[in-house]
Amino acid sequence: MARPRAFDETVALDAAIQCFWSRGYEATSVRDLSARMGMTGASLYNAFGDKRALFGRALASYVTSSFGARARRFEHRLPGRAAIEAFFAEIIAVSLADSDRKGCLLINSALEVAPHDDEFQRLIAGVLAEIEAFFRRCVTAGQKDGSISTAQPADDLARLLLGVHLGIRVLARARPERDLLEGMLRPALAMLEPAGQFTRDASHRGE
Amino acid sequence: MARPRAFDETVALDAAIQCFWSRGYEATSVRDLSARMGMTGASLYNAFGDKRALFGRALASYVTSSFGARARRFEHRLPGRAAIEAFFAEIIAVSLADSDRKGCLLINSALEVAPHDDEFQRLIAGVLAEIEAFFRRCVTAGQKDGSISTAQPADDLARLLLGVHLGIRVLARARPERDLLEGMLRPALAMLEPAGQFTRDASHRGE
DNA sequence: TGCGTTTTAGATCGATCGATATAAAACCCG
DNA sequence: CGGGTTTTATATCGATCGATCTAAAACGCA
Repeated sequence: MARPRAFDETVALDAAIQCFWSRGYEATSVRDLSARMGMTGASLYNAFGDKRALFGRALASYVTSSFGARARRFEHRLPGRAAIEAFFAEIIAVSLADSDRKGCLLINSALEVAPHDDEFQRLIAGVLAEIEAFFRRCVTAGQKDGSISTAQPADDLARLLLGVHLGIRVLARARPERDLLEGMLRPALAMLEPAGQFTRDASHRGE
Repeated sequence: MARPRAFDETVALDAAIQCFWSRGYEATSVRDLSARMGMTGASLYNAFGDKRALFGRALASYVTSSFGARARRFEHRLPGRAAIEAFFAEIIAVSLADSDRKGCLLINSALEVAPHDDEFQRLIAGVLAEIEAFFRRCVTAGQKDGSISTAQPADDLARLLLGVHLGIRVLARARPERDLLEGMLRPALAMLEPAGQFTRDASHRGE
């Protein structure tokens, strides 16, 4: 009984992600959303509640399919050190390929939404803590298999990696330059090096 | 000749900074601005042009009085290594004292405004380059006086510090926790350490 | 003390905002 | 092949958006 929905919820949610991702929460209007999602405003409100609730669904879906998928793809499939390097290689590649400078929806939201909305603040803080925990598990694994230095506690190295991650994501939106992003990452990776004093040939850096 | 202005332009600009800083560019209305600046909308448009132009003035003023003042205060007054440490100590202190999580207007704007406005993108990219250059000068000075390791090129260390700076500013808006921010900075400072393998007592870290 | 000029104040412009009311359309079930 | 139910489509709600218009007010200068 009842009329069936004329839209695929997953497809519609992906369209909503694109809207919020490229324009931000405030700058995205319900009309933008309904146009891109291929449904009228009434259907949108009926299916997702209000704009804020839809944003919540979109953000959760984004986190699962971006960070979640990335973490699942690398962790346990690669030793800790290699998982970290693969993670960052992908972040830099994605950031440089992001021609319209959308950045990362999670991190954009950490600045635009979190400070004015306690519920989203908690949600976003939780995801950032998950990213930190991902790095920590990788570092701990690497320290155990000898591929990562133990001179710094895993907690701090994980936080440094989180910071560099955020830094890359932010800087890429204003200065999407490969040298810059890689130069930011390079010392952080060098810090993971287990051998005494950074065993790094400084020969292959761009000017 | 002509009626004199009833407002102090500097005071009005500071009020505009407060608006854009706490609510962001889009979410700040011209009515918010005119109320906080103590002048009518007509006076605002007469004196500053439109909302976007006012934002430009506010951002420029903010950069001068925050990063500019901080750099001037520490550089040349402290040896390179100490300038870096003082800079970050202040960034963390400011971030933790920021009870309404406004963060840094420049970095907020790098995410909200820069990607959608080429002119501001160039302006903001330029300021971020200035911050990077500040770190580079400090690192170079520290490498020269022996207080900073030369195992990593100054360019890369400067970029790492820029990344950690951005990371602290972003993370503080969602998770303003001292342990977290200091834990993010600690390995970066350890990396500056000149002596062989990180000469660091791991005794004084939080739980 | 008028004149010219600029800034004030207040009203208001059309456009758009998020959200909703109304009712026609599309389905399952009996 | 009509009920019952949900989703559609359209129109529109009051509020607010950035921006502007019209005058009155406040000055320096003649």
